[in-house]
Amino acid sequence: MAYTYDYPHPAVTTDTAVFSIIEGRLHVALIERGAPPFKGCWALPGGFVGMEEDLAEGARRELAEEAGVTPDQLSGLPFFQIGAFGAPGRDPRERVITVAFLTLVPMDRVTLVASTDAARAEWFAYDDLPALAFDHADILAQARAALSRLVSTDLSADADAVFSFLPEEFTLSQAQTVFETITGAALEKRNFRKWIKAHWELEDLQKKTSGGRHRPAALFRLGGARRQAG
Amino acid sequence: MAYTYDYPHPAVTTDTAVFSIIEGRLHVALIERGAPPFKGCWALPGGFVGMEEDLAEGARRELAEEAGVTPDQLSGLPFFQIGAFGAPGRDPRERVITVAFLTLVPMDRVTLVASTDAARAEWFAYDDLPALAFDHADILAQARAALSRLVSTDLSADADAVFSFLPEEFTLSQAQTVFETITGAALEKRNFRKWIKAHWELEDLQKKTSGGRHRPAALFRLGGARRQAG
DNA sequence: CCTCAATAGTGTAGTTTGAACACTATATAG
DNA sequence: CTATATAGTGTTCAAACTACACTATTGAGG
Repeated sequence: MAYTYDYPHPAVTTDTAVFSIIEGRLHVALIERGAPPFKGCWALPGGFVGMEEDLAEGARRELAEEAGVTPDQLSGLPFFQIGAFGAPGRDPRERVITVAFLTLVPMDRVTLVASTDAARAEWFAYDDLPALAFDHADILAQARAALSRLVSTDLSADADAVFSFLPEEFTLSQAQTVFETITGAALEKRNFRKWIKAHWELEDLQKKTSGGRHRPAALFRLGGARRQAG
Repeated sequence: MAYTYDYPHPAVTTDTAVFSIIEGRLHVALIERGAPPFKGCWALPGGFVGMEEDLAEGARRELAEEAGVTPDQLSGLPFFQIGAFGAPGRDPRERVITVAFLTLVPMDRVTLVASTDAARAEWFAYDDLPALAFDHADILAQARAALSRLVSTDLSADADAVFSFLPEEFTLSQAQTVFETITGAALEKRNFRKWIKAHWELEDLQKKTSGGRHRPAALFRLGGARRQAG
């Protein structure tokens, strides 16, 4: 089957940077390409946009197809567009313009499963990445920057999104790890606790962790509304 | 001449929101469409991306072609990508994905000239816009939000860009107008002067305006490096 | 030349926000 | 019972932001 146009059309793909925090380090989901170009190389999960689907929809579909991250696992999680990348020559096959997305998944919930087109799917520590296919190193760097921007000194309207790294019920220490990992800076415990309680409404679940060889920690849940920026 | 592909390909366009500040009000450059669809409707200047040109390059070419804003006039001015817009059905002809850009031009320098495909090209006050073609109202709203974000309480790395609204030599009152127009909030004069001098290095040109029926104002130029965020 | 109108220019005090800093508490393992 | 590992808690100082009112200089017009 062939598709014919009066003018040349570029191909359009999506690619998604799926971030998580594993053992206190920022990780990204990558797939090993099972087909040329860049066969055997690691890449962001993504693929061609369907003609009837929205860009974000296509990105989610590809996540399921290539990395086994189902729409179910993504439901309720933030999904941001990073931007379009369209330098001529970024794909050796033909002109391909890709629209990149960013998502944040909880530290404890998502397992990757390779499938269509992907030989493997794995989590990589962000500061220990393999060589990436296409211009994905570029895209990933911009995704990382967008992640940082979410929690830069004045909080963006989307700052709540970073709580997606946490399980539904979390301790303040876990929350601190998330903010430290994203900003890359160590935070002072007492200041952090004051600050997070000033900016978010945290519901004290009146429960404690258990099992650790140490004092149990109080569990919280992100409450109704973010308090305010500033 | 026809172009044939194994898979259907969407068309890709660019659209640019060109902002300026005219008589203390934020304005946008729009063109009146001279051809269907949406003939006679106002729209952001833009058009199809060439197969060998980068996205931003294509956007600038279209600005020249449709609105008479030459690469020359744009040189040195910021040019930011807002994002890709690709809802199926946003263009009645075929699937069209557009990549939107944002630029800021000086209050005193750019005249619009309609040409290719555009019946007219004009500046419109942002808060007095006509109905727009396609999803351009949407795109424009996101461009406006990006403009605000440039100068939100903690300054983005790109905050210098707002000086592009000013002539090379400007008074502090003009600068205040720019920041007030972007944020939509009235600023207190003494505080603003302290603040801008704390965040930017302004070179005092040791010159004064003249001709006004009032005290002359000192002229400044944006100095070398931005001081720092915070 | 005097007055008016219009914009330029300047400093201080109060409040809020962010940064630095050290010790006590409680669970488990051995 | 002891050792170890993490949880939890307040105060003080510095910096940044807010509010606030008067004098200065020019051109126009009478």
